[in-house]
Amino acid sequence: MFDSHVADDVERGSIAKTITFEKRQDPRSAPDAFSERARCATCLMRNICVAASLEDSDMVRLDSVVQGWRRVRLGERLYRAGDPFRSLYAVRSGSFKTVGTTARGREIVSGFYMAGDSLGMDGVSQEVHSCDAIALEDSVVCVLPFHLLEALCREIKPLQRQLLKMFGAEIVRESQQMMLLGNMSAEQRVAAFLLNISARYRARGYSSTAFVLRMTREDIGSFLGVTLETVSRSLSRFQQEGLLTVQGKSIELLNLDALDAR
Amino acid sequence: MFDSHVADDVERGSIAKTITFEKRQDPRSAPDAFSERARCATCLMRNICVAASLEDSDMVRLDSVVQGWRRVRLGERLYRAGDPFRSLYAVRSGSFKTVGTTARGREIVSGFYMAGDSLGMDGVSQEVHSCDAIALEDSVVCVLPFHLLEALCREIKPLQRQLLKMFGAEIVRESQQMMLLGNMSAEQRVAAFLLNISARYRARGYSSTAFVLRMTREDIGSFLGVTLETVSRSLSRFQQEGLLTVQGKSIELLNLDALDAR
DNA sequence: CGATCTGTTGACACTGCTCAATAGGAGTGG
DNA sequence: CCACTCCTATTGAGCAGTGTCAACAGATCG
Repeated sequence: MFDSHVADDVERGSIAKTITFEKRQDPRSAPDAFSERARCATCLMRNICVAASLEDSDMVRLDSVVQGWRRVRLGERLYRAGDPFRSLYAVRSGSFKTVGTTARGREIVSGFYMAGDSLGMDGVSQEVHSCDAIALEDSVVCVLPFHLLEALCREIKPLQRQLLKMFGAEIVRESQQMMLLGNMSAEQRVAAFLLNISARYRARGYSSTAFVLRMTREDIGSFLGVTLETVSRSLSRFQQEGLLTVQGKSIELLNLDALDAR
Repeated sequence: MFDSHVADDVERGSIAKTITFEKRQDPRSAPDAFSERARCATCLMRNICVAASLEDSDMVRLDSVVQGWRRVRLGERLYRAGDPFRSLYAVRSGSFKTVGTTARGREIVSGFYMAGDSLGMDGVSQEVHSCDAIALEDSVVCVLPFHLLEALCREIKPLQRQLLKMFGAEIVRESQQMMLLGNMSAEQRVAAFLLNISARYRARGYSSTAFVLRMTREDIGSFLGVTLETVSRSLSRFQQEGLLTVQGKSIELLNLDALDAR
């Protein structure tokens, strides 16, 4: 939106000239040269990330695949639809939305991703990304060049299994979202969305009842297949009924069971 | 529905006792003992299946992973939600629908699969299938035990790539379906559905303008997130406008561009 | 401090769902 | 082979949940 087409991956740092050039072009979004190397073993998200279920020795080998981190600031894109696919990304901190574009040019939010989630799988089949990934706050991702990850998967069986499980989990997640979009009322969708976010925060050790929504009502509406007004109204109604309190982007869930019963 | 819980995979044929037992229980759905072995090299679907882009020598090795075929008759289930995940399946002939169940017990069609498509990826992440796969006509699938496929992927790089691409394609397919469900009118959904089927027939060398829909209006409606009446009405309206002719399950598309313009 | 973006709330219209009646087709059994 | 039944598809009428349009209030940011 406000940044032109910029450096897309840390791994291109191997070509020093390119990096320097792109840093001059737009310093804000050029890859930061983090002095530290990735260390999965000490990462808070290691249990839900690519590294999950790896032994220590294998985790060190995965470190060598993670070529570095990339900082993406609020509103910036990690990648765009049409960009050549080179890497998967693991969200270290912050959060993202993915935005697809319909044949008629309408933009639609297809997913939300928080720390520990993986991004970029949309690019594997066509070797080109099929959506934009936009940071919802200042964020940092690990960059995993796909050809290196593939190579390591041929050597480390648990890593191969974990990678396929990640893909499989994305498939299941999306088919559940399809069931939501196809069959639930607007209110049910909003309730299900809140419970989904809640569960994901819990899995990460954060409060599952009080959190801040990083995305706008319009993003939520787009994701849920309803208008932003309907999202707003649903939240207001839930508040009136004492199921939660809303204050802008801050949510506190007061009655998870009642939300679930919607 | 009408068959009890039965033998789920041909590979279990290695345990002769089990097979015999289950054949007695329900002969209709027990795995048939095909005398021929799978031969990807001569399969009509080899270009769009798991075998795509493999060299001849590698295809022979894939044959050894394909432990056999399984016949699934109209209405029978290839697998059920909750079944342990052991194999992926490649549709050799016929077609399937996958049906998920919501928390409230409502059944929803999450996909349609025809010859050359792969089934079962929903089971990878949890090692348990998350939906039912039901034959829409008498069908035959190749059974690919997942652990063997994984092992071969560690040896054959193009096969590894192809497997990941298949997973990636499923992810892209589903996110496109999400965009359809979230943002198109009922009529647009039906039009998009017909064009999707049309394109898939074309890719397989069949007529892209005249075909038979194997599924019911209710299946289509469930998949598209509308009622069966709405599907029926949309088809009637398209017919009135000369975009196609319908006669029960037989469809002839007369104006693809106009359908697309919906 | 104004400008812009985001969120809330109201009024109204319309798409698509529900309920219902009818007809066509496929399969089954006599 | 026909009659019967059940399943599937079509079509109509009325209603309700959501989208659309609009006005306004807060929040954020330079």
